[in-house]
Amino acid sequence: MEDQNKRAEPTKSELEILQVLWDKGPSTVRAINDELLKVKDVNYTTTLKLMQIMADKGILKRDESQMKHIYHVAEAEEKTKDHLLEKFIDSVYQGSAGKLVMQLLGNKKASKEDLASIREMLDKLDKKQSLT
Amino acid sequence: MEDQNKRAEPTKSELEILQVLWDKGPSTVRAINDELLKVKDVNYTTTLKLMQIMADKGILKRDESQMKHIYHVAEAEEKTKDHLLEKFIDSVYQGSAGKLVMQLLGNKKASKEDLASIREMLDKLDKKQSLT
DNA sequence: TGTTTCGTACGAAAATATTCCTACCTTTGG
DNA sequence: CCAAAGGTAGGAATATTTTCGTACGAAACA
Repeated sequence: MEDQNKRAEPTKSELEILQVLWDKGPSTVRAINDELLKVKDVNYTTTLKLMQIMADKGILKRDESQMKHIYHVAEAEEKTKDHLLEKFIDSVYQGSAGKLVMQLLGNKKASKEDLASIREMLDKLDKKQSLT
Repeated sequence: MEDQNKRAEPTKSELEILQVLWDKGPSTVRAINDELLKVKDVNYTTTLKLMQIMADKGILKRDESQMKHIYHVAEAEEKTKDHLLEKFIDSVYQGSAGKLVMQLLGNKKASKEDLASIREMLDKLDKKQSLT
């Protein structure tokens, strides 16, 4: 076990594993590796090692009561993504979330459906705001 | 000079240098390093090396006609950020820009001003849309 | 029961990214 | 002209991340 003080930043490969866990829920190393194999070429022990490291960092927890250990994420998906997003905004948009959205809307990354749901969300926020 | 085929992903430290160049425009290594020193402790030759690597990767260009080489970014700031944003969305939000914005609006990252300008932007986009 | 299959643990190799030492050249100022 | 200051180049030491070989125990099954 390691330093639990400062938040553990997942690396690129670790993030790939997180994605699978977010999608599939608690899983064995085998299950995760099978998923990864659909997209990339990766050795089983590589995935095992990574997940052990992640458990060590505190990013994952695991149930060792059975031989096939079951891993699950240590914190909520939203919370982790929120943190990643914040770091990204800091490093690319100098901390301005607005700048990011401007960039996004300025290009063709956002679909028509995206735009609609964003507007909906804005309305919802405004309504909540006006109640206070 | 190196492989110009695949786009060169800036690393974390490289991004810090890009930020300064975006902010200050074409600069010498000395100028960049002075800026970086305001935020972190870094040796001049470290910055020099990084910028040489970046030039090698094609991220930066430089004018060597003078002894003090002047470096500038090779592609537009928007374009680079757009690319970084796309990669980020792919790796964290499975390619869905909408999900990202939802997450952003769902938390307190976006200021009231941000919200206002986002709505403005949406309106502008809608207007453009209706013209077609 | 023996052997094959599947699992974890551990260490180390390989690939990247970061940092800085050293050498050597040019400019500047006394 | 000489020394000090400031530049670039290049290689090497570090740190970090990614990958996998090997060992060894447990389970499955012929």
